[in-house]
Amino acid sequence: MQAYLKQLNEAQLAPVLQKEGAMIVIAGAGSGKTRVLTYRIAYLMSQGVDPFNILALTFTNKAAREMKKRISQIVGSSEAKNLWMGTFHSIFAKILRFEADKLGYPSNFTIYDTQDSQSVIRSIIKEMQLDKDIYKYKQVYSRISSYKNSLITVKAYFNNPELQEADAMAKMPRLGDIYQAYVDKCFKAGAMDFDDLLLKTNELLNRFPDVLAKYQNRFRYILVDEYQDTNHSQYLIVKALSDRFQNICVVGDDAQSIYAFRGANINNILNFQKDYDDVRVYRLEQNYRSTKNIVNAANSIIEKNKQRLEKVVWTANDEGNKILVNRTMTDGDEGRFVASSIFENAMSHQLKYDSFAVLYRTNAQSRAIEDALRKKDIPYRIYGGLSFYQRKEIKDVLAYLRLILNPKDEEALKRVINYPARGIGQTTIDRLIVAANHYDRSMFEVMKHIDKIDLKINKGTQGKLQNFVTMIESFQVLNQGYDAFQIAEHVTKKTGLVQELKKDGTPEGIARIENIEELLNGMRDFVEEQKELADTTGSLAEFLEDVALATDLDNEKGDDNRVALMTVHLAKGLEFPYVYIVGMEEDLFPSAMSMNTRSELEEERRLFYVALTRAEKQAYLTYTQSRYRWGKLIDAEPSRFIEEIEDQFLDYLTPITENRYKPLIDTDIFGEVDKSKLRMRKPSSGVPPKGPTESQLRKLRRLKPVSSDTDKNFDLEKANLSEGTMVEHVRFGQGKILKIEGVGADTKAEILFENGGLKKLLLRFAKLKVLDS
DNA sequence: ACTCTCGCAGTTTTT
DNA sequence: CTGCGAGAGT
Repeated sequence: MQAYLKQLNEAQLAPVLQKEGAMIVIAGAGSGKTRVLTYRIAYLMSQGVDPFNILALTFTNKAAREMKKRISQIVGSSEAKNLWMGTFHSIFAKILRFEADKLGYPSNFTIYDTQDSQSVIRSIIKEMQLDKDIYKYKQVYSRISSYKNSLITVKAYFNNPELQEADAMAKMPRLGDIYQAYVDKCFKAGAMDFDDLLLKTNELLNRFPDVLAKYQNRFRYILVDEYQDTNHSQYLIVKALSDRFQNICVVGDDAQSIYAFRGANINNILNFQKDYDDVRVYRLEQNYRSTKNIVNAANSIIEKNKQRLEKVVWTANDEGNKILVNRTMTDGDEGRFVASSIFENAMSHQLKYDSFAVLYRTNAQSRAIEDALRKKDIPYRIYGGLSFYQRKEIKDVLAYLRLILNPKDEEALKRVINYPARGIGQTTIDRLIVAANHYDRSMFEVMKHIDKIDLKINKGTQGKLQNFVTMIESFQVLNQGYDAFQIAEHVTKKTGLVQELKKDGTPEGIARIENIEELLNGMRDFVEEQKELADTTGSLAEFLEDVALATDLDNEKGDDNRVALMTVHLAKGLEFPYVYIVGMEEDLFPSAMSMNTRSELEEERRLFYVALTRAEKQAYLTYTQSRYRWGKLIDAEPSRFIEEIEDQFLDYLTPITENRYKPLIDTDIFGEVDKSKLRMRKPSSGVPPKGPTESQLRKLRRLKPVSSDTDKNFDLEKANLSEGTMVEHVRFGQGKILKIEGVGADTKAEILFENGGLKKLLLRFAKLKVLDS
């Protein structure tokens, strides 16, 4: 038996050794699923499977790269090199380039990122003279995106009255027309958006049986990581490709499905067993990552979700410390708390800064944390947010580079045709667009023949257009013989981009120049790297493909010793000894946008589960009472997720404050009700007040509450409460009733709790369990 | 025809 | 607070 197999436990070994057939591995957080995937591939190869016949689809390119590296160590790099391993998007982009002509696309098609796509939609809405307050381009984009991910083409859309009606109800009756125009524009520009990479792959496999057969034959063994995050489009691709040999292994954790908002369909994993004959189900339930406290706390959260596969995650690790909860006054204080806490932990435990991560729900939250870390001279690195490649100056350079490969790329053209300013104004551009539509040619082609068509563009401007065309064409010639770095260097000089920024002279301008230099350095490294590999050359085309599908995580530099700041989404699959989850507040985490339906809230809860299970040794939850949002100080209340964790796993660093989800009225030392605690949900959220949440109901049931709701009548006899009774409270723990006063709805009890001190509680709100002992 | 300034609207998460 | 789009000035 191969030595590496000894590193697996029994549960992990089983799916590795099953060579053929369909199987699903349900892998709890931290249970070593990457290891299973890696070793399974290595094992397949040791059994004589040609790596050329293996397709492994991962969630990030980084995951693919690391897995590949690990496999290289086991089977040797010359073998591992032939593996097809990468994200859905990058693998199928490669295949689409190869088969592009069948779909009428050039093989050098551009990949539009979200910004490009939204910009196209914005101009369509403008051209169609629709009200931009009703047709919000972001909304339109996300609708179109979700259609594409469900394989609803324009044609299918117009054949489906229900969809049209739904859009009409949303006051967007022209949505289908926008969809049509968008698809046309992308096609004419020789561009595919992210969703097209999957949609067009489906089209390719559906329309051309010989192509399908070819790839079915090639990919005899298919493995899919993070299967819970696949959307319908991806599901169909996997289904089609695996149909012939049915050697399919999917790995995932329904509890970590956090991408429904971009079309991920949790049913893919829930229903996998119905999709193939004879599916073997494996479960990885032992967590190797975290302490007992963290694992059990996470379990206590996720069990509040209804929709899930049965699975019990456990660990043999140490008990560990409790999760620490901290409250502050403002988000600035929160940042300072996190910074000092990291500093203290690093000092007292002799830890490097890369042992720490700060996780948040939204990118905007990073700022306060950054400020605090910087003040304390703690090194950090931000992942995600405005990624490097999305910065204006970088996008400008990339736009020139894109134009070289694909001059039809209208978004790129519009971006740089007059930047740096060369006297080509909006009016001219508008005329070009009209002409391009009229002759059914690209803008660039129209410009090329500007002297032969009468567009009422004056001679001077015509000359400027021709100069621009000549410049791009000269770059294209260059592209025949030089690598990506050399071309980019030439382009930044020749176009005057850098000069323009130098003229600017402001600190921002200088920072931008530095960014462009960083881009060039990056390109040089890229070219060097690619040249070492046999089948790549470091061409411009390769570089742009890499950039278009890169994730921020992919650019991580080696072993630098810094605190990691990122969104919870980005943290999936990673682990850190110390994890700070900040902004644990209602309307933030869970997000205000996600509280409308049960399934949205369940996704937020899974997201929290993901966040918590990143921690190996110690987790912190922090929240603040007020937070800056849109430049204004907004009141905040602690997240319901904090109280959903069973109390035995938590330690409070600050006294507990109550929120509206715990309908409990606190009194001050004089017995007065604190009015601020009675505050209703802010009307601005637009959501009507709700009854108790599901979690509260569960908690209520568990505690056999004396008063099941907040109705007006409180019956002291029925509740079996009297002075001297020992009771247990959800939050405060055990205590003794010292005094009861008032009648009916106003009945109050003064209770001395073991930890929580003396509290005066309104009994019709307080959930008390009578302890018989 | 280009450039600057003002006003407004927007914050969920990403390949 | 930021970034984008629209309007007026040169």
